[in-house]
Order: sequence, then C-alpha cells, then structure tokens
Amino acid sequence: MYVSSLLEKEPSMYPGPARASNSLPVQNFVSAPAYSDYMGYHPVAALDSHGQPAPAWGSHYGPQREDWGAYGPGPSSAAPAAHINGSSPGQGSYSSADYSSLHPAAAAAPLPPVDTIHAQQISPNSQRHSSYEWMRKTVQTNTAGKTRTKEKYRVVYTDHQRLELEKEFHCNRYITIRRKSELAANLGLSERQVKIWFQNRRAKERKMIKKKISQFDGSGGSAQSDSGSLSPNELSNSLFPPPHAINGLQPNDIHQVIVSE
DNA sequence: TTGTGTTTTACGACCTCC
DNA sequence: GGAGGTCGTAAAACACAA
Repeated sequence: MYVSSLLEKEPSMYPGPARASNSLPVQNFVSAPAYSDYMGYHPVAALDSHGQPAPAWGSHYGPQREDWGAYGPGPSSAAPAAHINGSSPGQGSYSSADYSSLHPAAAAAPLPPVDTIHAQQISPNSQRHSSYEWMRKTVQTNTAGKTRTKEKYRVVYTDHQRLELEKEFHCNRYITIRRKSELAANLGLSERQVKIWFQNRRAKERKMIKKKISQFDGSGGSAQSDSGSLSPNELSNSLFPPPHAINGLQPNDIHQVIVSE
C-alpha cells in the first residue's frame, strides 16, 4: 500500500535495476578539499560546493558545533576522501565517523591529488560493483519475495553520493527543501532518499554521541562535567535540536530564512 | 570459507507543528 | 491533513577474526 503509493509518487526512487551510479554527472563533484575532518566541522566556505553561501550551523540551528570534538577527535587537516575511496583496499565503505581516530596518520597526511580521488571513485575494482551486479541479479530473479520494495530491498549509494551528502550534512544537519531538491537532482537520488539519508545520518550521530557518553561514564566519569546532569537523550537533543525546536521554526521557515539571505 | 558483528538504506509508527 | 522530525527495526552490504 504505502510502498506502492510511494513508487507511484516518486518513480525516481527506484529508477531501475542498474541505477546509473557510475554514470552520474561528475561535473558537480567537488573533491571536498575542505572536507577536512568528518567529526570536526570547519565552517569553511569551500565546503559549499553548490554556489550558495553555506549556511552555518550556528546561525540557524543554535550554537556552533564546537562540541563535536566531544565525541570525536578534534579538527585536523585530514582528507577523509582518501579513506573513502582508497585507503581501504577493495572496499568502498565510507566509515567516516571513526576516520580520525582510526587513521591518525592519515589525519595528518596531506590531501591526495584530486585526480587520485576521481580515479578511485570510479574505480572498477570497487566491491560496490559486485553489489550492483547483485542488484541486477535480484531484480531479475526476485519478483515477489520482498515486501518492502517491489524489486530490491536497498541500494548502495556510491562514494560520490555519500561524499556529497556528507558534505551537505557538514554544512547543515537539517537540509532545506531547496538544497534537498538540488542535491537529489545532482546525485540522481529522489528527494525522499535524501531526506531519509539525513534522518539516518542524524540518528547515526546521536548514536555515536550516546556511545561516547556511555564510554565516558564507564571510564570514571571524568567527563561528567562536560555533559552535566543531562541524560544521553537530553544531551543529544541539545546538540541536535529539531528545526521546530529552534525558535519555533519549521523546516520551511528555516528554508525561507536561508533563502532570503 | 564461514560465522559474526557492524554499517547502511529503507520503512512504519508515532509525534509536533502549521 | 501534510510535511518532516525521532525511534525502532528489517535486511542487505560490508568487515574481519577464526
């Protein structure tokens, strides 16, 4: 019912078995030279690859995210793109969250050449290609088994798509309607997919916060003063207030505020 | 190779706001 | 009522130890 209606409403969501992941236009792709550290948000103008002044988190969503360092190593000159595409041989999984902590050496490394990034992103050696082969196979053979979707359970986003989404996430934890449309168009995703990606991304962030807090609590509670008496949920909510909780603004309002600037 | 744990898409239920 | 939020969860994709 719901799925079918979605399919009807958003045909772009499931465009076909071989979603043109590798044929995505790359002209919009910026290799994110300033996408320096996943957990260390830098309000650098170069982050904004869409020609708009990047709306800083702090300006619309409360305090600037200086506290991100609480659940991750501080800002560095790292270039996670290297990790995203190459340093993990044979796999394209982008586990940016723990990048800095897991790759301290890489965190201090200079940016890889842009050409390297591009070459790796479109590398035919990536295991993701086997994923797409699986999807093709599934679509051909599995016609009625899945309940959540008619054809496939989920797709795997390309590194390019993930990187662009992560970049946007760095600029704003909550995407505006306009940016969602632009991003969806640029990445070949549906707006619903972009929206859900951001929801999942925020959930991931909250999960990481809780994990960090629980680690602090379990290790003597020396960081208790940082979180005060807030519970993980309370702290999480204070770090990521939903748009409507910020000055009573709704997402549309925030969008209008940003656009009007 | 295989078993297992983690991460990543996607959804439903429910909530808030207008 | 619609849009978008969180929360919980399913299941594929992935990582990795044994």
